[in-house]
Amino acid sequence: MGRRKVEIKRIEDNSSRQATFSKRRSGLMKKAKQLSILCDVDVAVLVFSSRGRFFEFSSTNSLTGVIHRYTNHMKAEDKVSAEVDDTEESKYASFMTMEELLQTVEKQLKEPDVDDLSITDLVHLENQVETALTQTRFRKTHLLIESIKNLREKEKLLIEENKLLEDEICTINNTEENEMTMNLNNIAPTRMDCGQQKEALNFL
Amino acid sequence: MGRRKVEIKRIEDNSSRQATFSKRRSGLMKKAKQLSILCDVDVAVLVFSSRGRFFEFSSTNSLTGVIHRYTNHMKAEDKVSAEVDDTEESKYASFMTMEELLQTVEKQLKEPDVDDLSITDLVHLENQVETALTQTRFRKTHLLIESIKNLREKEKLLIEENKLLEDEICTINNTEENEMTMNLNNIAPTRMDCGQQKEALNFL
DNA sequence: ATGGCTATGTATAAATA
DNA sequence: TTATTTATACATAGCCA
Repeated sequence: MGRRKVEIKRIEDNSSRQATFSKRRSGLMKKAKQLSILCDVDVAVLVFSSRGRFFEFSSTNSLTGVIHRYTNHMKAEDKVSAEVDDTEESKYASFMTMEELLQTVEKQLKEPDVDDLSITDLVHLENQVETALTQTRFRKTHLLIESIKNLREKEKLLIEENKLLEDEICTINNTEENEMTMNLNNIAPTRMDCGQQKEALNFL
Repeated sequence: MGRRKVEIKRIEDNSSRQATFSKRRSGLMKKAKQLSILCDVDVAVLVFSSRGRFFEFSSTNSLTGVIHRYTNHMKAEDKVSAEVDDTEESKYASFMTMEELLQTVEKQLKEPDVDDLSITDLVHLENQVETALTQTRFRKTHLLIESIKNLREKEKLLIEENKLLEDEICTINNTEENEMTMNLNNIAPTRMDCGQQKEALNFL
């Protein structure tokens, strides 16, 4: 598209590669923008130069939004293949996909005719397994954090309960001392007084 | 670029919009591929049609890889602005190894003479990063589980403490009833008896 | 690195099959 | 729908500031 035709292969001359990069990059972005406007679709273009510089076009405001749509799209596609036998009502339903995945992996590893496994298939399988792994990790962390929340709640209730009981004992002791001048100290010889008790619970 | 000039705005006629979409989309993909080959850079193009169909081009095998690079790029940029006041000696010390790894990764990506990165080097780097990730996950899980253990321990202590306090109250009440035939029921009118109290704590 | 400047190769709008 | 054709608009290679 210029003074002469260029073969599509890596431009070895450093500066003209850089010049071409600059021009064609902006051309690509322009085309992407036109496509998104003319056809009313969302388009994103990501370019990473060899020196780590990054260029982007996105028809929506945030590229992360586009990327979320991408990941959701992939998830949805994965689900389609798992939807066939997904009639179980139990809490393990979400792990059926993983079960299937593991079976697939095992089968592929044990299959004698390994040659008919295309690289594309394996990349796809890898992505599926990775997604399942991520979901499992997420679930694990969620359960652990929920457990901690529950325990903290219990702790709070127990501490309140404890305080009430202590107060009650104090009340009883005071009432006894004030209303009937009797020596009842040996009834509960192992108990500390209320102040000491509070201090002893501070480490919790 | 055709029989006549087109204004860049949404094509209202449905079928010609569809036709244009098909043609320009493939054109965009072609340009992206040419750019990636001619200039030796990574390019990704994502297109979402209005009816939810999805089209992509990626110069690398996996688009997810490109997206990971994107998110890492963003993260790295975020860190640069946050690195200013990061003179703390504290709890972040254990992440230095990981920090170093990330720097290595970034440096390798930004290095102008990319050609001297052998596949072996990259495999090694991948393994290092993966190890760091595994260690981080392990540490996270460990801390969460330790936290749960501590909370369980506290819970146990609190329950014992509670039981002791209840027993004491029972003892006081019994002693009062047995040793001095006085009616002291109205001293602690809100308390349940010991059996009921135990039941009330069962849900913990 | 950009920003013109042509000459020329490509992409593509419209029509047609 | 999708493919082919053809005329035209656009993008851009090589060159110069």
